[in-house]
Amino acid sequence: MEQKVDTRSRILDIAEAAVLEKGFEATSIEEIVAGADISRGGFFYHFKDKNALARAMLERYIESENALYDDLFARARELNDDPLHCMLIGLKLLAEMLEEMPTGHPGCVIASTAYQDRLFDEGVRDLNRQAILGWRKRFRGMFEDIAKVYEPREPVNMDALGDMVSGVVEGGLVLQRALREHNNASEQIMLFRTYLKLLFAST
Amino acid sequence: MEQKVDTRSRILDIAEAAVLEKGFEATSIEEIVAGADISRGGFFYHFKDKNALARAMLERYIESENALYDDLFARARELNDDPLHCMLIGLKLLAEMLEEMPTGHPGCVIASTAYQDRLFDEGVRDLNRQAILGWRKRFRGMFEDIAKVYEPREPVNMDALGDMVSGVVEGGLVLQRALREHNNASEQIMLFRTYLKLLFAST
DNA sequence: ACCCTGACTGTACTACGAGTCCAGTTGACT
DNA sequence: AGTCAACTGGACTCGTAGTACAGTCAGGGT
Repeated sequence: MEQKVDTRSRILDIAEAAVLEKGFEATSIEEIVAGADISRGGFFYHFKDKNALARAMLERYIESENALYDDLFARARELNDDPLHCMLIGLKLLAEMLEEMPTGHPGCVIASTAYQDRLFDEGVRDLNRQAILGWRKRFRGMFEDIAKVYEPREPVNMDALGDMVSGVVEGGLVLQRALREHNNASEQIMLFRTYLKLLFAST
Repeated sequence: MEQKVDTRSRILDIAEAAVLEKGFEATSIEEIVAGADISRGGFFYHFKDKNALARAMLERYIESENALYDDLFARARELNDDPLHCMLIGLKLLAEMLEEMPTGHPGCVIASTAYQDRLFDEGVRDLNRQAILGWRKRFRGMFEDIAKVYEPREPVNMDALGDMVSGVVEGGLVLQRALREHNNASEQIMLFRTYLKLLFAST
């Protein structure tokens, strides 16, 4: 069998899908091993316990999310050199991407872990923290570049504004999940985009 | 003993504190009964199962949250009749309230349940949905009143703008929880307030 | 050809929490 | 004295996490 190529990744794929659908605690090892077609022993060979699984999932998720942001804003940059317009285009692309996801979206693992954090060890919690701090830094940098060109019409805390990107996405996903609607997150992003247009308006 | 006054409320108090601290699934009935100083049998006398507990908790939480909003914006109204300024004052009060909560804040139960929703039955999920829809209606109404007086400088979807209040609060609480900082939610609200100032600016 | 190792399988076991059942107690009210 | 609500306490089933360990099996190095 050539599907053995990477059992570990297969476990992570299945676990991620299940966790995003119903939460970490509600996902049993039993169903993961059934889905991955391996034995319980096989699972514990790869992951010491459920915490190790959570850590691996988070690492993978954060990495892919960062790669996605890199790609998104790189594409935006190609379309327009101006930092403000680059940001506005990037957010539009992000909103479109969220909308195109038919199943709603892999509701952010970050929020999911944040609200069940007692289940996890310090390593997992710290990963979570570092990811958000990374996004803060990324977006704060972009906003500072914008502010060099366009004077903000109201004073804003740049760290908080950076956090607002993550916050709006997370919040939108919570709404989407709870309401069972499908485009709340993208609508929230577009609203935030309007905010930036007003805040850094040149006139 | 006169503490027997209401065992049911005592259970709810203890459960709510525990659930907000570490999540629903991570809170065992064992620790709830230990905290409330009753027997396991006593717990199941009041609540058919954990789902019934969740529903009761959500009902109580939503009711108190609505009362809080009522009170907050009523006070704001007393200070200023203008719908925009009333909203701005209300948000400031909300931000201050969130900041004053020493333990961080009862991180919104809504998000918590949204991300573990497979643990709950349809009744619980629907309660959650109705609560958010209620807030959407409340804030949309307020924004429509504002728009009657102040023409928005950019076109916005009023439902989405209404949702943004809930979204920004939820998102801020997620950040706060994950980062272990204490004022992200209030900062996010203040940033949203600046948004409204720009959006409905009279000049 | 031989051995070793990594990637498992399979089984058996402990521990714990949810939920069920039920028999019995206790205090208040009638 | 009898009734009822609000419990207590214990015994039981079931599902899941996690441990332990013995055995299988395919490939790669020697």
